[in-house]
Amino acid sequence: MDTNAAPKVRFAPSPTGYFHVGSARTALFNWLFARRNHGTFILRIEDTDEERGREEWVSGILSALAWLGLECDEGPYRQSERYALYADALTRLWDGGYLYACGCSHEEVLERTKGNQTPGYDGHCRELGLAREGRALRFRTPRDGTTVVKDVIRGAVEFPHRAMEDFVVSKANSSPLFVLANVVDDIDMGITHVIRGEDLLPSTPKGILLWKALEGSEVELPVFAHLPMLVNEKRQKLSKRRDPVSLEYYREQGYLPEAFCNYLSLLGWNHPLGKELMTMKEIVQSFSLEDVNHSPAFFDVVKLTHIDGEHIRRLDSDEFIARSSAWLDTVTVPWERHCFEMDTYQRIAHLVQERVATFGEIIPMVDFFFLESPVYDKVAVESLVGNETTQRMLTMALNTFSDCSWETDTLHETTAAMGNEIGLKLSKAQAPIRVAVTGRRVGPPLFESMVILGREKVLARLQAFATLVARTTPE
RNA sequence: GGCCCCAUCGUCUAGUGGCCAAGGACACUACCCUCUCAAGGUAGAGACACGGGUUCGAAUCCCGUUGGGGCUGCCA
Repeated sequence: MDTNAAPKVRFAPSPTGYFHVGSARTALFNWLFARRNHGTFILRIEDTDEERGREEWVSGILSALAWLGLECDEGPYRQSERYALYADALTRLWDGGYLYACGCSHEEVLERTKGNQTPGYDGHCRELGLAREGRALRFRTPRDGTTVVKDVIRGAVEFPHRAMEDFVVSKANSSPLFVLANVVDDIDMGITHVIRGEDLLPSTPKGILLWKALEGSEVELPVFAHLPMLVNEKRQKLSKRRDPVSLEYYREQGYLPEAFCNYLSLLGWNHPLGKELMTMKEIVQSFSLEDVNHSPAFFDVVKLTHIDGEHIRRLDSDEFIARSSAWLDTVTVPWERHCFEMDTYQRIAHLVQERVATFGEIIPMVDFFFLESPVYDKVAVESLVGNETTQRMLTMALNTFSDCSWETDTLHETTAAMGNEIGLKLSKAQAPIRVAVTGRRVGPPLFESMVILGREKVLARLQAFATLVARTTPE
């Protein structure tokens, strides 16, 4: 193939479970490479295993890629619809003498190879000349020699054939297996760069053997790039079963897709100048496979969250309002939907935007605007009961706020004055008022919030809270 | 067990033989700012797995050891 031609890459997931962050990373790197080099990004669903694939997983892949913003140029192709291609390849391989039929059961193979130095199939049927029909087909791996995988990230990796078994390329029911379908499609689609997880590195020499058997030993192979694994805190490959890795989870938590991609791009790759906070455009412009590093990376939610916060703060105000309110509309919120007031949200949004790291953090920060009475934080309330100054502050606030001018500065000054009167700094003086009005010790700036909430509601909440605290205050 | 990959602060990483008494980011600690919380500012603690080579000189090259991981399916 012409290496000067526009590259073609594919993301080839198998629909066997929820879309997870490792897949997202692989998809992203393929997409970045394609965009950077003005190539083609193909989506290919590898669903040759009828027993495991499920339709909902396929739509999960599609919606995950859509959310991430990784639009594909071709596809989705589905291997389950391309069996004719694999059947043809199988026949060519059979006719060329590259395959043989195997009549051994899995149990038989295990039994025979139990004590061997090199487990895996022992070639028992290799010279038996069994008929093809109704049997699994194995590739006749050369006994001698070595297959070299030239990998942009890892250099030349050698696999001695003596350590490779005669692998199965098609099942007894004649359906193709991963290595076969994968290579046949890569050939058919003109894939120039194979970018995938490092867990596929050991199967690559098998693919190369097939590639050469199908296309001739002089064929120009695609460029391989095996990305370092994403691992959990125990440094194990991320697993759908034991790790919280569903992409949907992060979507529901209110992470920004562009922030998620930004973080993912930093796992195994880095900007030549060390820049960390980047737009998709910046990442595309500076991405290079040669800059991908070798070692596994831990998926760190803490740093992801920080990056997300940075992206949120960089959103312009209108976009923050539009996107966050749309998100709030899709998740469970503590207030009744009809109580959400867009104009109130618009007024408070800028104060929230600079305080949250994810959209999910917005909810406890604004809920008191849309609830009849605030959700009182138990610890916050307990810290105030039995405290004489709490009562005094509330009483003074009730009096003062009932007829002072209803502006941020005024509320600020009068609260400070009240505190001053009983020897409290503003930080202490505002505490009971904050809890009374918002239910919490932390939140957006209090006086702005009070102005937006309105005098009437504030006074009602102060009154209610004074009663609550009085009732629970020991005499 | 066999084959393969990997090895710099807790984490993500910069570093491709001298510019490194190892730089940045997240997290952490202290202080500043401050109506709470964030954000921001300043300071701080924190790493080249080990052992041999090669070299005038090694985090950087080679070998070994150790450690971790992946693969080893008629899954992908």
